[in-house]
Amino acid sequence: MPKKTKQKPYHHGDLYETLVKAGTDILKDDGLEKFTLRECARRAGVSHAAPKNHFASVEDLLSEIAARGFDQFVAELDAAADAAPSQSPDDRLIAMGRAYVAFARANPAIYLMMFRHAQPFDKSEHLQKASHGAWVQLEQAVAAVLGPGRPDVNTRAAHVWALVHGIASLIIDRRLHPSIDPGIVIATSLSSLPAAIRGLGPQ
Amino acid sequence: MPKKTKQKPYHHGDLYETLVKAGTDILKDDGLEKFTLRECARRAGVSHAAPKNHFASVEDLLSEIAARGFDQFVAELDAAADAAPSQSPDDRLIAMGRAYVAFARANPAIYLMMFRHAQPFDKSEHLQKASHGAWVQLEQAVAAVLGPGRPDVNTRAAHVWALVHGIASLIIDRRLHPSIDPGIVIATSLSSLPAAIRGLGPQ
DNA sequence: TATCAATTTTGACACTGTCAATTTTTTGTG
DNA sequence: CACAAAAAATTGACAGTGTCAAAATTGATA
Repeated sequence: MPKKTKQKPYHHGDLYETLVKAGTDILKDDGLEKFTLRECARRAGVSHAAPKNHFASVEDLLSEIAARGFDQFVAELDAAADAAPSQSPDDRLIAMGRAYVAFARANPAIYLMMFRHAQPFDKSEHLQKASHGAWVQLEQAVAAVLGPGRPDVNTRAAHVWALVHGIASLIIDRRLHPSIDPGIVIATSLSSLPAAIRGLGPQ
Repeated sequence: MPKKTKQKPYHHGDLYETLVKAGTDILKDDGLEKFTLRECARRAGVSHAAPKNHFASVEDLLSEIAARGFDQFVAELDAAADAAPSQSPDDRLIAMGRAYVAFARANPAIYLMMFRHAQPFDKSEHLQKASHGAWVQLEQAVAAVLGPGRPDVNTRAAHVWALVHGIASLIIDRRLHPSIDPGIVIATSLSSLPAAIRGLGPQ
């Protein structure tokens, strides 16, 4: 019986994947401030310069982690929309908004990489495609809420994005006063969103 | 005639103020990634360890810069509200929202320090007071829009904050597709805001 | 003037990302 | 199988960072 389903082509085996996993673990467990290329190498059991063969720079590793974050993010939002009780466009959008903030709260450091880190997006094709997929997903949900014949889908989608991005950012950066319940802010802000982007009344 | 209105009590004179100014200049001219305690010292013309006497750590200097950012921020939002044409609560709030995003776009690195940087807020009293003042300013503007007898002012204020914070963040982090005009997103999103937080119709 | 405290400098330490040179291992081919 | 070529990993170095301790310098004060 083979020891591993994945063959070990070279010395370490899957150093690329191991580094991605190590970096993801650091971000999840200790946050961005503890993220270090040398620490990733340490956890992978290789020398400090070994990552150079797989990632030209620390930003490249972070880009790959962010790209995978987007893949998971899109899947979770899709699942949340499909799990919405009423399946109306409004409720699907609200469910996605809830899932958006939930993802950010569950993975704050990775969310930071995905949506706020200053990085050259042109470099990683994976990151470019994955983030574009998230935008398309949002635009479709917003288009469904607005109905046909609306030329301002992208502007309204940006509005929706800004609101959930703002809520998520304030929460994970601990900027809201402790007396404010994040859950209530999320619920009330999201409930007013479909009407707000339609430019009509609440119901 | 005295050479300086401000007396020079010790060797350098006003190293505290000089460091704050140097740090602010770096943030404005080159961004956070170029901000370094040693570079601040260099610009102030002192040795690399001299700042230690005035700021226990690099975070302390950043906190003071953020606090002064809040002071200017509050003043600009007040001025914008007072300069609004109609002076209705709705228009005052919208004017403040516009000024909020404008401040972030004009001072992205300082905005980052004020609203997103992970720092121990308990340390600097100046920062604590200044940021609290900004929150009070927002709550009052939102209370005026909601009218009397609304117990949910703080939740709605958080809603407003999240929207403008989200817009500002997406813009300064260059997350919006180039085809989207930030000005239109700002205008349309803000115009729907008063009605959205009232939970009533648009007008 | 002499002492003392505040301020600054100097030098060091551990840490980081990145690079060049070297060594080790795997692959491919004659 | 042998052996060259390529890939991967190690070693060692460099410049840079924040922070700290010890020493030196300067202003105030008595």
